[in-house]
Amino acid sequence: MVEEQDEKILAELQKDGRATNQQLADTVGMSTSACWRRVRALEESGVIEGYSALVKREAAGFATSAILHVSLERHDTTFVDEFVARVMQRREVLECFATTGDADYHLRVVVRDMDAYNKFLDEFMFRIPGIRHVRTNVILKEIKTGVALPF
Amino acid sequence: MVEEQDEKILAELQKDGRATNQQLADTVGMSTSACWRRVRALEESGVIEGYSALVKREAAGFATSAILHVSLERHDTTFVDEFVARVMQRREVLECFATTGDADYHLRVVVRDMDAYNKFLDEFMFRIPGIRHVRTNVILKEIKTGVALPF
DNA sequence: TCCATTTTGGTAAAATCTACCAAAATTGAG
DNA sequence: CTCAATTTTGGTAGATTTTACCAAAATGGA
Repeated sequence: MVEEQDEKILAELQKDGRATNQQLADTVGMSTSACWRRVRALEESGVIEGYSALVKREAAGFATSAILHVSLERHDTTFVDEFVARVMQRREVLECFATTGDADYHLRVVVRDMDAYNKFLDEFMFRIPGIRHVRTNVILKEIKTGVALPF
Repeated sequence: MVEEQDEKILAELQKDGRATNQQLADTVGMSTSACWRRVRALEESGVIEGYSALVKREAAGFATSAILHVSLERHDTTFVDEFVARVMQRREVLECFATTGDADYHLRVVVRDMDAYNKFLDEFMFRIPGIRHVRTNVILKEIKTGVALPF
């Protein structure tokens, strides 16, 4: 489905999401029209889900972030669906993964300051029904925050 | 430093990193030239670190991912710097955070399959000097993988 | 208030995007 | 292998967008 030439395109568009079609065509060794059509196909088929500006967190005023380990009391669809639905619409929750291991879920949360984080816990997280346990791991340092798949 | 109008621009460029300057100017209510200059300033000052295409992981052939909890034996700069340097150049490691809590670091790793993950552990992770403990939490489901700061 | 500085909106040339075309490459059946 | 059907390619041109410049408006410090 995704061929080698597509991977080159994807790799390049991950590195520079605003590369012009001509730059792209050059770096992957295609004509502009062929390249443009493949990009379009990747977008329409949903392989490319979108494009985003990557904004420097501290510069934008988000000083605090944490990784939360969350466990649920029970794993009925009712509880799980409710949890997922709530997490999806909270924009402070950048990431959420269901994982093996001690916790059911790993969440990454980004907020402006500790006050906002405390509020997030009290007014959102602790009010989700069926939460058994929440452990906060404050992020001391962001070593790496990548989005590019390792083609 | 980052004003309200800049936040609007950043929010929009996070949602659509390829929005044309005209679209942007419309949605934030500015003239195209003023808008364009602000975007340029945000890029040059480093508030916008770049742009990236967001690629659907499974469609691109990366079936397996995990969150690793890593602890070091000692926390001398020598060991820490070595760990950080190695992690930085491994493209399978999409994210790495130094955190409070039981583990020193949280890593998110993305690979094509379990074989590749096993190889990643054996040939990379377990060979980093000064590693005390590595716990793998396999990602069963990606509930949410966002990059947009919650302006 | 007044002057200096910054930010703004408008404009036009250069660059880019995007939809078309015919030609080339690929595929599959006989 | 051959040939026709289908897909993919490169080239082109009009429409759109980017980008550098200008004078006017807004800002803010003394």
